Amino acid sequence: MNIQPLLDHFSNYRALNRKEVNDLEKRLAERRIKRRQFILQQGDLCKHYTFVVDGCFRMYKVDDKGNEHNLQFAVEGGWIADIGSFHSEIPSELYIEAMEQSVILQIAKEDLLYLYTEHSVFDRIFRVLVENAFVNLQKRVLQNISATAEERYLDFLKNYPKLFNRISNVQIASFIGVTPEFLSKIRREITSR
Amino acid sequence: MNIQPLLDHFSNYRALNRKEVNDLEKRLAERRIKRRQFILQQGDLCKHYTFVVDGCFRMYKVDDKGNEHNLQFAVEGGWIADIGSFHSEIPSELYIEAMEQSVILQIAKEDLLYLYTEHSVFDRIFRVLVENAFVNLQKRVLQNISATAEERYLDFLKNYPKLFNRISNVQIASFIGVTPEFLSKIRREITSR
DNA sequence: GAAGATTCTTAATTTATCTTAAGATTTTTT
DNA sequence: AAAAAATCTTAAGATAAATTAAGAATCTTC
Repeated sequence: MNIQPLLDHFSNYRALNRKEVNDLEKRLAERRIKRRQFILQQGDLCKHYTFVVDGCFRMYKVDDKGNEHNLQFAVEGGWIADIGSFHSEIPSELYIEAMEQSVILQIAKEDLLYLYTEHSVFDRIFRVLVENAFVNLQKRVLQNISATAEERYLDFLKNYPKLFNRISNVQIASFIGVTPEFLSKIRREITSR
Repeated sequence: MNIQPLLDHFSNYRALNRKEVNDLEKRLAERRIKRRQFILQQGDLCKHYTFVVDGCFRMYKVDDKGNEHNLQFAVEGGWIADIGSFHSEIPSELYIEAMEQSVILQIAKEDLLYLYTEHSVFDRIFRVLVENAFVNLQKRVLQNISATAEERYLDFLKNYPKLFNRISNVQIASFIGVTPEFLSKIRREITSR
């Protein structure tokens, strides 16, 4: 099990000492996930925080009509979890699906709570991580209530340079909140000028 | 200065001991804010986290066309700040305006950082606070990309029972991302069935 | 209590986006 | 390499939402 990518990630926020690294490593599980495999499905409890070492995931909801709506993507170096289900222990309404063959490191709830309590550095690191994620999500909300579909698409390309040529336009459309057909139209209009 | 509302708020997450309360109190400032007064304007640095003891605020952005878009409301018992500007020390693009005469408790960045470092309980409390805010914001994003304007309006009424009969429909329209005229049409249709 | 400002409603017109369906292209699986 | 599945494009018609404008209702201020 190679936890170096996660240690590198943490070191952007706060370096860990030997004991913290050791306690962390004992509580991590490495998994290899195939394309189209789920690590969370509607009705499940979300029991882990997942760090993506390699690969790509999407978290989405299926509405009453059966349409999928992408709430979040995660690529190497990112986290993915249904935090609400994780903490409240209520069944998730979300799916988390691998979009590529992936390698992840997972930490279970009781283990994370242990780390929080034993080493306050983890409270610190995760506070900052969630703050950053929150700020990014606020920008997305502002976009959603103020920008046109075309602006949201162009912004997606700018904000997700690792992703836009790696996933289908269907997935992008679902993320920015338009139909694939309309995204196709937007792309044609952008190209033709 | 009455900090009891803030202590009550914190006690939902973790009770503070005497030293923590004392250190906290020394670093809080109470302010009385008049209706329509700003505690943050575009171009300012956001230098404080603001806890609302009494009253009501909105945080919004003004787009290129001069239209306002409400990103967040905060009433008594809630927090409001431009966290991105606060941490990165970059000028804010947002305004925070009192919608009623209000009383707030503010804590400056250096004081909050001191508390984080001196008492890890504050890292813990704010981690949980931001996690909860993050989960709520995710729900809003899902709504924005999947629900109709009418559904978003009905959901607003459900989620903000303290607010909907206290602020104008213009503000609600700006929050859910429609024009006031269209919200008026939605309301008429809801009433007429 | 009157004047001014803000907010709400209504309706007509225009624009943005969705729906459906079909065919073309690309990717994945066999 | 062929077959199957997924993706992308196009277009027409339907629906959702924005815009504009005018008047009514409500709230604020003097």
